[in-house]
Amino acid sequence: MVKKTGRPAYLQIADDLREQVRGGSLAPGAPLPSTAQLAEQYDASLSVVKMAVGILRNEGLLIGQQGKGVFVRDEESSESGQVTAVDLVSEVIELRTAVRDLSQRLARVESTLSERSDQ
Amino acid sequence: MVKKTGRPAYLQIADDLREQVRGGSLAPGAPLPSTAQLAEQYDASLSVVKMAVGILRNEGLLIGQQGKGVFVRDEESSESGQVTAVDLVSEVIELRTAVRDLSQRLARVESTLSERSDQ
DNA sequence: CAGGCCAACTAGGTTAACTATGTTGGTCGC
DNA sequence: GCGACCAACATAGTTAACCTAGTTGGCCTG
Repeated sequence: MVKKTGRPAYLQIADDLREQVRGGSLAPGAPLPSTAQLAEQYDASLSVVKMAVGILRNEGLLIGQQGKGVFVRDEESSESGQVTAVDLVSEVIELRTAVRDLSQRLARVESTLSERSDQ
Repeated sequence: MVKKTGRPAYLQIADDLREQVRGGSLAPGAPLPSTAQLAEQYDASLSVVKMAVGILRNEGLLIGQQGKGVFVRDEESSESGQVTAVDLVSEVIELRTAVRDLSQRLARVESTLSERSDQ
């Protein structure tokens, strides 16, 4: 693999994996080959594979579970590939709510902890 | 820099830079300090700074020009008419990371609580 | 002075090695 | 059989080193 186009290898691999996910070749929830296996498949070093996976992980397309493997994200919201502004706005609203909720829970639990610790 | 939260350094730096851009501390078109200078500022290695910049470059927030420097994306340089795509994406990413961070802290603290309760 | 050359910067890509941490499966002792 | 332990494998993060390539400015030569 890794054609001799100017495109860096880690982007080529990321593109290829993204294509496989979008094309259904890698089904949602399915595990990817291990980093070492991917490195051998693409005839690339471990580092570039890790970078490629890191990008897709950052994009939310893949989910890495330490000690187990890397899996295609299971949700169905990733189908279009093109994210619309409406999707983003709604996600922002959802996330803001989630942040507020988590902050409140955290504050409550942490205060409980400090009370116990103070005694 | 690089607080001792569980959050990896390259994400902390990426968050910080993203915040500076969104907050206007780094104006559009303005150059970032060089990789070496950033590494010194954050007391981090060159590698993590490069990773952080790479993420923001991938997000479209920063534009790297080989031999010159890294610049905050200029509104006019990607005139698609819609101002907000990158802004929304950055905010979504910020919020997502915030949610993840809060969830981890919450889980850790709650497990501590339950341990104490069990005994 | 003009032009070219070169050294010193810059970002970007690649690789290798090391650590940390989580999961899993097998083996060994009881 | 069961539990503890351990080795092998997994992702994840960090660091260091090396290479490419573009830019800039100064110096030196003609």
